[in-house]
Amino acid sequence: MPEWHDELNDRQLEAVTYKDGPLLILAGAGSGKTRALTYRIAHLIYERGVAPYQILAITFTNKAAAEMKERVGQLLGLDAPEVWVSTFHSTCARILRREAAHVGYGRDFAIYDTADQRELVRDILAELRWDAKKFPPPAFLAAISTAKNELLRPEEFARRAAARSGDAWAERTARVFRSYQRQLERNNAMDFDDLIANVVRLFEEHPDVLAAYQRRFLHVLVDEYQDTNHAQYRLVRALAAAHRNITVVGDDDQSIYAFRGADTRNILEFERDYPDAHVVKLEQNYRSTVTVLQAANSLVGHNDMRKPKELWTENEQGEPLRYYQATDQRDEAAHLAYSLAGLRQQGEALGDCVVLYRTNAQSRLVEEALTHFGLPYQVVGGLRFYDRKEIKDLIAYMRLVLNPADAVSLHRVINVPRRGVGPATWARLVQLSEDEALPILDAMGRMAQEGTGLPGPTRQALRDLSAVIGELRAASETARPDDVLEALLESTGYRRELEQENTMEAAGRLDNLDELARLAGEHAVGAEDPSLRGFLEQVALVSDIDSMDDEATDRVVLMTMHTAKGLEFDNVFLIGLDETVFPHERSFGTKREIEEERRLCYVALTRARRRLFLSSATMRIGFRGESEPLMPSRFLAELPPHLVQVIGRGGRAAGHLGSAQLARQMAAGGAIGRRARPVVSWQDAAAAGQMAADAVTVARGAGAPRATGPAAMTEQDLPGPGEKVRHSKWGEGTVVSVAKRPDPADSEITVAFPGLGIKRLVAGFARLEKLS
DNA sequence: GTTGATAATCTTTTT
DNA sequence: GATTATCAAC
Repeated sequence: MPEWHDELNDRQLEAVTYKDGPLLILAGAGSGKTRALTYRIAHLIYERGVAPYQILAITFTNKAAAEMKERVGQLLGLDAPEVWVSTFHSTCARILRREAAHVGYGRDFAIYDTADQRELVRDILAELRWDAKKFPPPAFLAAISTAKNELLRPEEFARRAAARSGDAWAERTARVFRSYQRQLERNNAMDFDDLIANVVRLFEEHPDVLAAYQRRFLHVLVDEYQDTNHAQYRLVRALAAAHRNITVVGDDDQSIYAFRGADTRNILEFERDYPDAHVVKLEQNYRSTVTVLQAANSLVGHNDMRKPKELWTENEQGEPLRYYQATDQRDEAAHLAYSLAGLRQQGEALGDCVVLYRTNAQSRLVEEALTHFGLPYQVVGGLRFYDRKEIKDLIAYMRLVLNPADAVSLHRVINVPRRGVGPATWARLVQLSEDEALPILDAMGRMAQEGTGLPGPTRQALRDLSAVIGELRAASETARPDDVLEALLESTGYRRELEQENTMEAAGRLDNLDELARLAGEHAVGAEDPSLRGFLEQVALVSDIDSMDDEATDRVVLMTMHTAKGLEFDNVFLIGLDETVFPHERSFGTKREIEEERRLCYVALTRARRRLFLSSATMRIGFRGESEPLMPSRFLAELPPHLVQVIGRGGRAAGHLGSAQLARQMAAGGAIGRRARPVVSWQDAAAAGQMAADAVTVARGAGAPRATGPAAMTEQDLPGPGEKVRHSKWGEGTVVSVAKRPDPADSEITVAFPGLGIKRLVAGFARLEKLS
């Protein structure tokens, strides 16, 4: 036995070394489930003589895939073991390209993301003259996605809808579904659901193809099995049907993707599907302190629809959870910043701290607070790099080079930069493409050639565009993605337009495009499929977490609780524990949804190795300046009260959550420790927060706290309107206005930098140098 | 027909 | 507080 068997406990060893056949690993949070899977792969190769390329491992994210592959390599002493480790979507995309002939799609099909899907549905609604407000595209897309997960085609869906006559909504959906699918096919494009569904169909309709993959993959392993949907379930079932060497790992308490079709029955009924399945439960937690684990167990125990299990640990008791009830969300963010500063004072690395929230929008105030108090951070998710306008534009151009039928992409860029192409010209183009059954790009070529009724400049611009893409297309099979990108940037005039704009915003976009070029170049030399095709596929299927760099840069990480799945940190800050925020008001409808929110909370709590900081606010300030009251989240009441220390506004411990007095105070909606008062500026927040940070630090005897805030200033240090100043990064500029604050360091100075634009700066941070 | 500017309208979670 | 619908001018 290789020495790494010593690193496993008995249960883990049982899972890792189990003989062939169906195996279910039910594992709690922090019990090392991905680790068990990784070691099992290594074991299969090392001990059982399975060839690496005969193993298929499916993970939840590309990042997890990369890590697992690397780890298997380390265990075996190999650089790049040929194990196929990949996500469902990447796996399916690869299979579909390989088997394109059987699927009825060109192998250069595009992969449409949510935005592309919405675009298609919007067009369909416009054509049907249905009001997009009364019938929002996302509602149709959700219904279509559900249907696709059940492997329903539009015709079958329509038949069922018609059978239930009177269901007007289903009939409408059926119409949209049919047009939507027809458009996708016309555009030679698939959405995320098609990637899976088309492989399932391929396997079910071509037994010979399936048999070839069954022979190829002697072992199939799936991580995060509780988050698979029905189509994925059928895919796995088909692949494993012949040899039944299937290993799945999951935890029903961590199922948080039901909203996109994940079905926990897949894991709960595994033993029904495979009566000879061997089941291994991993219940020892290696990650968290006793306190963290007790809190999480107590919370998730309030769910009815679950398999009871109780995690335990040999780790130390640890510190109590800390809960701060802020007056409003600004106060909450400020307190968070000061707690972080306090932790840093104690010698904790910011890189070991994470801030988790329910919705991406909540990151904004946190970012403002962290910036204001000078704490470095990294946001994961939200606006993905690939979601930025300029990036999407260039991706659209690149997609067109590969796939001339991609109408969504052409529509996006046909008038960027301006070519004098508006809605009327576009409508004619679509008409021509449909009448002549031409790919949209060819239709454009013909229209520019014949040019009937087009304004001269428009016609010339379209002709140029057509030539540019045509040339690149001719070379697309062998060209490097970074070269294609560079050629497009130049010859479409995209770069020139941005350069001429000469604003800071345009400069930022150019930077982003440079970054895209860097990524494309990296892909060209390092990737398995270095082609343009491979690059675009990668771009469509990476998630934001995949690109999170875990280099030892010392900064706080901000992300949603969903994104945090599978990760762990020493210190976890959970903000926004308010009813309607978390649990989110949109989940109030059914018990099922509330239980999913509770599982999400469970996932969030169990990310923590050592400390948990919770906070909520008593009111929220809407954007019209109106304040609405908030109630503390029900999840707070579901934690063992004696484990939760309540921190007052002055930073002192006010007692435990269970004390009757605190409970009354909270029920009355009052912030604890001091009378509730809205915090309108970071100045106010700083005053309250500083006290909190002092108290935390003093309580731990860690010496005097040092504010990470702005440099001290007097009113005389402030420049006046019209004065010239120098900024370390942006150079010389002229002061437009100064908004004074009680502390001059907090004042906001608006400065115009010639050629760069107008920038608002906080006096204490910007360290502006007066020139006059 | 196209462009630029103003007005209205929301805000879950994601491969 | 950012994206999208609508409208008036070019």
